[in-house]
Amino acid sequence: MALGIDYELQDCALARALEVVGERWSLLIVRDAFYGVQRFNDFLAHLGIPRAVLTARLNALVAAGVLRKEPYQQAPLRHGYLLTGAGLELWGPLYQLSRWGGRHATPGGPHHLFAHVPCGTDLDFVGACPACGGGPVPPTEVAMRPNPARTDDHHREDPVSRALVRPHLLLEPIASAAV
Amino acid sequence: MALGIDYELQDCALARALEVVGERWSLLIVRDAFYGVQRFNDFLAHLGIPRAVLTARLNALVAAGVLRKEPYQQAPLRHGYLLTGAGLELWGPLYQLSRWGGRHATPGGPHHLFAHVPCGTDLDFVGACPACGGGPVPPTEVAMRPNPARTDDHHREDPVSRALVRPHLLLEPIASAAV
DNA sequence: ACCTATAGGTCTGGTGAATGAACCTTCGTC
DNA sequence: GACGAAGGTTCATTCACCAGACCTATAGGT
Repeated sequence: MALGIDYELQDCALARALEVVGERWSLLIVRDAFYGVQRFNDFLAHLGIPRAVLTARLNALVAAGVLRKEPYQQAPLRHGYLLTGAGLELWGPLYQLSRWGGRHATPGGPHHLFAHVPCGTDLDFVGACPACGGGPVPPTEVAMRPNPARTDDHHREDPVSRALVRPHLLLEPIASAAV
Repeated sequence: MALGIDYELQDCALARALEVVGERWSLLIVRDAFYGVQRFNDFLAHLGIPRAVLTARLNALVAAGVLRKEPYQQAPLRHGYLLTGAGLELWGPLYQLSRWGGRHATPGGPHHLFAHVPCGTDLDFVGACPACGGGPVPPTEVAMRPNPARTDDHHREDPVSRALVRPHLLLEPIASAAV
């Protein structure tokens, strides 16, 4: 976040986390990465973020160890941005914050629902599966789908948004990124 | 967060949540509220935030329904800022993000530890009590204390930081706010 | 050889927000 | 009546964000 001159005096892990993912757009980029977005132009189209800002945020997230660059073709060299182990561990906070936003800041409720893939049960508010018990399920076992109660939504028309209208496994590359 | 011209096109509860608590300082203010900070000058001293920004953030959080103003004296009228129901529900995302920061962004590990008051057990990484089982414990049942492994810390010298050095119930007003 | 498209950027000028410091107001106390 | 505390407001400066133009490398079509 670079709160002024860093945060060296804030004895708090939260401030440290916010330095990494607290800047404008950063957490939305991470969210898109969970949704399967990998390519520069796909982030660009889906978020509507200025190119220079996207460049800066992706580089910062790579430097912080949240994302890594993975080549998907040579000549010309192109790479996608994938979540690292540390990035994958952001699923919990990200999901909970999203649920909070759905309850308290989104008139009409959430736009997407999330289910546990092995059993098909919707996740509870901490990201655990009520049917399977135990703790929160990892993002690799989560599928997202549009909330049927929100069919009135004014959808974006970029390719990424269209790909996300269909039920979809988290972390599975979206259609426009498939070779 | 006011990402440019709002976020009307982001079909995402996360973006909505970030409009409320995603601006610089907002989540740190909410964190301090969980720590028991209530007064304008205490937030100011503990965070080192510019006064004008603190004014703007507190007003925005009140308008968003995360905080509410509660008079604590008349003549002259003075009020503290307390968490609302919606604000209290931010404990989950806030705790998890903090834990993530402690694991991945804080060299030396976290500065504070959090325990379940009735049984004294430290919370796990989702904020649940391993001893009592069940889901995450509410913040009213959580006590914070400094991490003994971080005695080398360069502590801040404001009254709030000094009050937080002692073990402390969440939401309990800090010493400087006591009448 | 030339034109066009795609992917992933960089560069630039304008604008709005964050910053630190000074100032203000109301009240109580000495 | 001077002083201090609490909770702000005002101001000039700096900085980050923004939209949009521009750049580079390659591939495909004609």
